[in-house]
Amino acid sequence: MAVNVHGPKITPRDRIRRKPKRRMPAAKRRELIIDAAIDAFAEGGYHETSLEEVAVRAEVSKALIYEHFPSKLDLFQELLETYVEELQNGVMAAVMATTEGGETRLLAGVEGFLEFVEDRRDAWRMLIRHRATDDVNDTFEKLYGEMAGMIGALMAPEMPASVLPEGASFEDVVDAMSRQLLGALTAIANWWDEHRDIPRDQVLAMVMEFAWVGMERAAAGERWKPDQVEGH
Amino acid sequence: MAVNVHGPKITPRDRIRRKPKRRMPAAKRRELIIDAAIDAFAEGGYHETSLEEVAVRAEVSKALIYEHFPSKLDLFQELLETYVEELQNGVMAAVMATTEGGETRLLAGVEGFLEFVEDRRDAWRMLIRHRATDDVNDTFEKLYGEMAGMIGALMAPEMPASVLPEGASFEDVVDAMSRQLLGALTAIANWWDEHRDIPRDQVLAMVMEFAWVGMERAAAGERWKPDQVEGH
DNA sequence: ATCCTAACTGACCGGCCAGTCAGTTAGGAG
DNA sequence: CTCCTAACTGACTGGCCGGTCAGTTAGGAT
Repeated sequence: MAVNVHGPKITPRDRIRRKPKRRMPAAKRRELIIDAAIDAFAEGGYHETSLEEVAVRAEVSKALIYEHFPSKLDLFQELLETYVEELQNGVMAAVMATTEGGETRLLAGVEGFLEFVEDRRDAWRMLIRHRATDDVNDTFEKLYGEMAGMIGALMAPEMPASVLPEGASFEDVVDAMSRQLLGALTAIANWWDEHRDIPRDQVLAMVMEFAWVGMERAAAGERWKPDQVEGH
Repeated sequence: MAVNVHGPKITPRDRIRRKPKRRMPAAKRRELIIDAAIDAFAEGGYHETSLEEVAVRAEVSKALIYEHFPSKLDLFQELLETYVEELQNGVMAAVMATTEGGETRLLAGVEGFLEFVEDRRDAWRMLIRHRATDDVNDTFEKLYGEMAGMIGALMAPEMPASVLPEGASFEDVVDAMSRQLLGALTAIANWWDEHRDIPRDQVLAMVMEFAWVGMERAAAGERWKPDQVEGH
């Protein structure tokens, strides 16, 4: 702002001394930009975060970003896809590591999910804070759909036909149930994000109490017993 | 566009005939603008919907909107607050109409919630599709907080201290549980919005099955019995 | 030493959109 | 009929931001 406006002159030498901007191989710079972008988007969301903002955080000119990414949307999508994949892989791995039947595997999946939320809080924020943003929305809808699908696939074999309310298809019921679980999961993850002091096991216990035990039995004083779980 | 550019002249008379724009008392016009705004925002969200878009839908010039509302944000907030209030009142009324104890009242609340979603689909979309929009976010956070508070207040007395996992406060548990319920509720409401053919009772049954019965018992084939509820 | 490429930048453009303003006109009061 | 106000509009502005471009320079290869 008030720099070099009739103040003591700044010679080219000074500028050079002032800007020891080190050049970097493209790959490294790319990483730095990505890191800055995750930060920025996690904090403000896609639309509310300008590329200039990302550029400043990366300590780089906006134009340079375009050397690495064709557009703002592409940059964002790349981040998204990276983390969506990571989340899915994490959950999948947790599920697959369990040799037991459906319910226990589902539980393992929930744990995997919570682990991601715990380890990648920035990514988690970037992922959920910005559902419903036109261009980007498709990616989210896809993520939600796939997650719900995974959950549903795990639930379906456990679900006896007797659960069927007349008039609804089996698929609908499975779908609705898995979305509810996903919704509850998302909600508690967001809540957890504001209560970081609470350990993961505790959160897991709350999920189990809510979703597994059910409110009716919970009200009756029954609890989920962590020791019924293997693998951890 | 291609009007009156060397084509057959349009006399002032024609313009008048073409635009039988009837003037209206301010209050009536205001209503129309509000209706148009709900439509527009429900479809596209706050940021993605321009005031011009709203103006077009209301068949009115953008400038006129400023005669009724000081800013775009104010217009949106007014809608929000109106519907937030309506939703809260609806749920509250349903809860209060039940003379019985906690669990049944909570159930009534869920029904009230679903009723709002069913009757005011536009409003519902406007409400949930646009969490996480900087300026507007506060209002949502408030809504969520208040809803969770209501649910929590209903749940708390039903919740035996024995449910407490060691290390977490009672408030935390109630809070986490109510947020999960709210999350599940939101999720199924969104799902329902894409499956309108399914009757409300059915959706209610699914919520009860998930949240009340719990997955463990559901997997064992137990079902929630609608007849255990009074008041419809 | 010099050159050549790839890293990097500042300055600019054009489109979009909230918000403004200088008016025009409908239609009721007198 | 004639005013006068409130309803209403088109045309404009200024700021923001994604995207571009014409360069500048670091630093490795020869």
